[in-house]
Amino acid sequence: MNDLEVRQLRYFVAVAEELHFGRAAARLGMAQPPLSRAIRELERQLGVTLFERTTRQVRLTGAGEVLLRDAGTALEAITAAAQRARHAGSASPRLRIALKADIDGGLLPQILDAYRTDPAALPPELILGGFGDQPGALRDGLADVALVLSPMDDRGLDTEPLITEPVLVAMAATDPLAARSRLCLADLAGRILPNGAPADAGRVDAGRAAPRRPGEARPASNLSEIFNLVETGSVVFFAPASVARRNPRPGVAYRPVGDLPNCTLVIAWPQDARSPAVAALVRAACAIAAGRRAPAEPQTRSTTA
Amino acid sequence: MNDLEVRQLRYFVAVAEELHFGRAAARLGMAQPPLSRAIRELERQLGVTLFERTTRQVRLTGAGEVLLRDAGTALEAITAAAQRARHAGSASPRLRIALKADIDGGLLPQILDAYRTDPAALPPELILGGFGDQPGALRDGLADVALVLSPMDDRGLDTEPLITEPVLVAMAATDPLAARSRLCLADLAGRILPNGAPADAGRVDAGRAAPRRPGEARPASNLSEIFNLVETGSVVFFAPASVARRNPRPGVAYRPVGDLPNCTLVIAWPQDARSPAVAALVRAACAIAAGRRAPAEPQTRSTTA
DNA sequence: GATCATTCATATCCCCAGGGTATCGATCGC
DNA sequence: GCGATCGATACCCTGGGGATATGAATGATC
Repeated sequence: MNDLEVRQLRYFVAVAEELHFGRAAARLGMAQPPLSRAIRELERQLGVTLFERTTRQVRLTGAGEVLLRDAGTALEAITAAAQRARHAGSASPRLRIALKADIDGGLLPQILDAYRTDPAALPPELILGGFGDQPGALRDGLADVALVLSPMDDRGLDTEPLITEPVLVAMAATDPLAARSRLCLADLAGRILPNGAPADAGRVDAGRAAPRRPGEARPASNLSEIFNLVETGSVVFFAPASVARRNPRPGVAYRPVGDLPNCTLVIAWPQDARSPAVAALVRAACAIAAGRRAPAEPQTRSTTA
Repeated sequence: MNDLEVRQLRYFVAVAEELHFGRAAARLGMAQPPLSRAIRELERQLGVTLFERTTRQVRLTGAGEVLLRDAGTALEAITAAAQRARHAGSASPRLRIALKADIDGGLLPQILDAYRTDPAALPPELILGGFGDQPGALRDGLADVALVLSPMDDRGLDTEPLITEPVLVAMAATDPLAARSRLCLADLAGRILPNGAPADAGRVDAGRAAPRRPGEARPASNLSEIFNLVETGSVVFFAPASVARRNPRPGVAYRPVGDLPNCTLVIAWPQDARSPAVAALVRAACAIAAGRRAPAEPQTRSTTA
């Protein structure tokens, strides 16, 4: 009946991910016996067995899988509470905007200009994370609002679409496929993306990033690195049309991919955000994007956040 | 840097709500000094002052207000994780459907019939909560899916609309206003709702329920009680048209209210639900509702959850 | 199939975090 | 100015969470 403790959830997540008490204990910086005891106590409190264990192997039960999913979001909520409180108490609160460099479709300067005219605006602070996990940063309270490409993992977030564009594939100009003017996903079988995933998987990687195994090469984390790899033919790369337009490079060819869905640049924020500064930025972004979509008749309808 | 503990958050919430260390300590079943110390330690960990305290009064700082909001959702996430794991591990998992009695517009039997034909269906279990907080039950893991009237507090939930209907006001047949065939909200000034709120506030109570002060009368918790009160002229009551249709009573008059927005019956579930049984019920509900909206051409398009 | 290595569980000890009691000190009402 | 109220400080003490040592069971190897 007594409720769970954060410590118990962290222990559980470690064991559930490692499926090995010894390794999980090492990862937690503690000895194995207290970890075993803690998991047993957790199971007793819940009245549920979370792991099927023999002396040789550990497996998650159904209840364990459920808890693993929910424990993650609960831990995110806790760290987010701490981060947001820290930030709110700091002397100079800012509006922390997370985005990958160069995916803003060139809208960011105008959005910021419009945003700064809003009386509710706080000074903006850009958090540029290369292959960083912007939705995760929102959920963990490290950022207040983000510009990301949809589809993405939007659990706990509210979003507003800004602009939709086709996705092009960037490949070496010398690539045999570059001779063709139009491709489909199957043509890319065998090519790999900068993050090591196969290129023909249909962008299923849009959700949670797979955990990187230690020893693997660090994936390229910015466009310069990526274009270097692309030019050498090592990888191919999916880029929204605006990114392609803003990065013409002699050694790189962009080609449309027939059966790849369009991607949408969205502005996202935590669902329970009540900050007027976030609302101001969302308003500004929607207004600018609407103007971009229909430049003849600039729209001014404000979108409530 | 060490992360927060559930205990600290509970302590903080208690003090933040009571704004009084002594009362908060009593509510937590502990003495006041360790509570003071725990809050100080929390502030030290966050590097932020959460309360402005003099010896005579305690006030929340801005950071404290932020934390109060986020702490609530974090605690909900923790208890939800525990509840869902408990339920998933129980011998006979069921699909727990939360709703207020009689607000289903008469759709529930058909929905359940359709649902039961789905191979992914688990045995349904109805959780009927009178004035209960269905969205809260979803967030706390006490139910898997709910039928509720929108607008409501949908943080962390996904919803799908089922049917939209006008809202009528139920009043005593002897009420002078019952002589008129059409009313507007302002006409109801001075009347009160079964939960004690003023009737002309425009249903702003749709969000989080206000905490009930001890000593106040318990609000009526089911339709029978409510209609009794309505018949005596003690209260008025807002009812969707389908509820009115299914509850004709001699002593009660239903009248349309001009400036009251329609209400929508929605099916809601936790945003990160992955249960096939939830998806099956959502599909069934959407199909039945679509058929109800256009009975001439029964729709079978399945709605993915 | 006997032996060994691996891995989770049990037994036992120990320390400190978190809670209790007593008291102080500051502020407000009268 | 005096007492009452309420948060802060000082100090003690207990129990839970952690470590170490060891047991027990299973799978691999020859």
